[in-house]
Amino acid sequence: MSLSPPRPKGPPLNALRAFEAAARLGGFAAAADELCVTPGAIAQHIKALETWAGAPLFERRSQGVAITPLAQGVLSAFSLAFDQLGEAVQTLRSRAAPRHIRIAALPSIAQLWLSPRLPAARALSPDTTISVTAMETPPNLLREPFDLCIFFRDLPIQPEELILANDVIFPVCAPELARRLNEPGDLENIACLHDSTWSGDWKHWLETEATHIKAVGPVYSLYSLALEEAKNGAGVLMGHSAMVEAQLASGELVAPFHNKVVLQRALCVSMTPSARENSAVRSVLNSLAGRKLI
Amino acid sequence: MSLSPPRPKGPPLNALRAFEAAARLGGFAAAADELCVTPGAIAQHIKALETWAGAPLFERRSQGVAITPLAQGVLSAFSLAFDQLGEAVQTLRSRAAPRHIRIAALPSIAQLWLSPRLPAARALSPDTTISVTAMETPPNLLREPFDLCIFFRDLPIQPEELILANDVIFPVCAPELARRLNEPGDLENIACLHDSTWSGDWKHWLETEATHIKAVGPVYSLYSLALEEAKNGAGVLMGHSAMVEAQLASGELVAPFHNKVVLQRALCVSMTPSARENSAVRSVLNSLAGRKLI
DNA sequence: TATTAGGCCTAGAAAAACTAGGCCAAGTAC
DNA sequence: GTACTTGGCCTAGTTTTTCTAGGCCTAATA
Repeated sequence: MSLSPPRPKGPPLNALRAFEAAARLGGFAAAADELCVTPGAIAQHIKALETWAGAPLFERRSQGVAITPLAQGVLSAFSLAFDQLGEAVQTLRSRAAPRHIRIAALPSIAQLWLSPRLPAARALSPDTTISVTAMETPPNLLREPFDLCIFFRDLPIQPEELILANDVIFPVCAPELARRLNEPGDLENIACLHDSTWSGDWKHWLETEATHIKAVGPVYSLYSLALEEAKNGAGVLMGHSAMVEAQLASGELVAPFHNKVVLQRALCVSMTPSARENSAVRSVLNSLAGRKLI
Repeated sequence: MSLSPPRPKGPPLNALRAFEAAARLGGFAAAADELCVTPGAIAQHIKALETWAGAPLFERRSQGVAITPLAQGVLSAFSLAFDQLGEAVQTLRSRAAPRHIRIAALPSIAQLWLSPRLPAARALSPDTTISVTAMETPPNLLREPFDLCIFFRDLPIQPEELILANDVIFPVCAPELARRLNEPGDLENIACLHDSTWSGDWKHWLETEATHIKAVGPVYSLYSLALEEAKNGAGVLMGHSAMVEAQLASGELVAPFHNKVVLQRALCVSMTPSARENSAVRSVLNSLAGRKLI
């Protein structure tokens, strides 16, 4: 007969966000990763929400959690709501500070492709601030505060994405090392520098050659580090056209072979709907692309 | 050139909720009221959001705040997002605990109309828990955790509302007092009990009479209190059919005059979409209504 | 048989949110 | 004109929430 309990409260918003992430990604650890907190924090949010609702949302199994039908049934509604909320936040941010453009990019792209192009873009619109954040995986633009995100995408690309450049690979190395390389078979006893993100590059390129040799050599977690090593003559790097163009132009690196392989992948930019309507974003993007993209 | 700042964070969700409420209601005080916090808390949330966005959202004026065009422009997107979030929460709650039904009602309705009907509803489904929360203004069912809300509504009602009873008013009093009342003119020297919520009732009823007398008497902030006084013979109360029927049936109160006025208003129930698909809610509602309502 | 992956729990630390209470300006009532 | 009311601001301090750390457990994998 509980008459007039103070006034029942809704669940904490942060717990809802944690639930949505955990349910969508299928685990607390993944959700923790997305929200930049520890898994324990997610577990506590979920427990709070389960207590509030009075029913379990996940079945705890030893190697992870399994989502209950109840939680599965409401997940899409939550995802939709948070997407809309995120979009509203993005719109607010981009209208409040239209001259502050935030770009998310792969670390190697940020350093090797973006960085050389930024001075020109800044010179074009001096009152615009451009921030660059490096990250391994593309952010969800509906949820995270970026205007542009520049990553490699497998073809075919999504309709909202724009191609900046195709991904073309070919070996590159320091000029003095190149003198010792006349044909791919000469790679046999040379260090072939690998990047951990694109570990299949060498295999892929060699398959287009008549040779059966294998590329062996050190693995780097950062492409820019491998590139630095290549400049120092430490070995031959599999170059991505977008990221070695500056070094080829300056002569720090050369391409010892003619064979260039075009991958089914491209350097792409995607943006939020609110960024698309921001003229500062458009002019920066066109400057980066070197042509009228939008 | 800020390369790789840790990772820009989105704004706090609670600040967004405070902003949405303040923008929608046009003031910090009103938002504070809705969210059950002090205005200072709202002010702090708004300031945090303004700092995050880098632009003012409200123009502070001495007698309140004026919303900026920027904030006005994004308000509807936020309202929509929070409505959807609330709806998802409601769905979760009602599916997680389908046997726990929460009803919001006007205090007088809760005590005088609902309370007498609850035992029968409970007897019908013994495994169902029914909670009742009394409040002055109808809650937004998309945002607050109730399945049913029972309030008086002006006609014409909204399509999602159902009429439980028309609102019919007529004077009522204790039987011994009624012996001294033969015609409305006899009210001249009798205390006419007023309820602060429906202060116009007496005037309205008297206008339908040929008499020109005025009803004077004490004002009560709770209808049930006025009703108690009437039962004790303290005066004549303007009865609302839905709320005095039990007392009329038991003989504690009688209606001294024949004239009954049907107001352009009805006792209505509204429910969330998720409540509508809950069979426990439907059976309780039909039991309360005394007929098959849905 | 180790190791790892993924969760749980608890205690304590850190951060966020809220309240209280004093101040101020502009209407409004007397 | 003078006092009162309304609505917001600010600051300090408290309360609540949120997060982390670190230990424990289980099952799958090497």
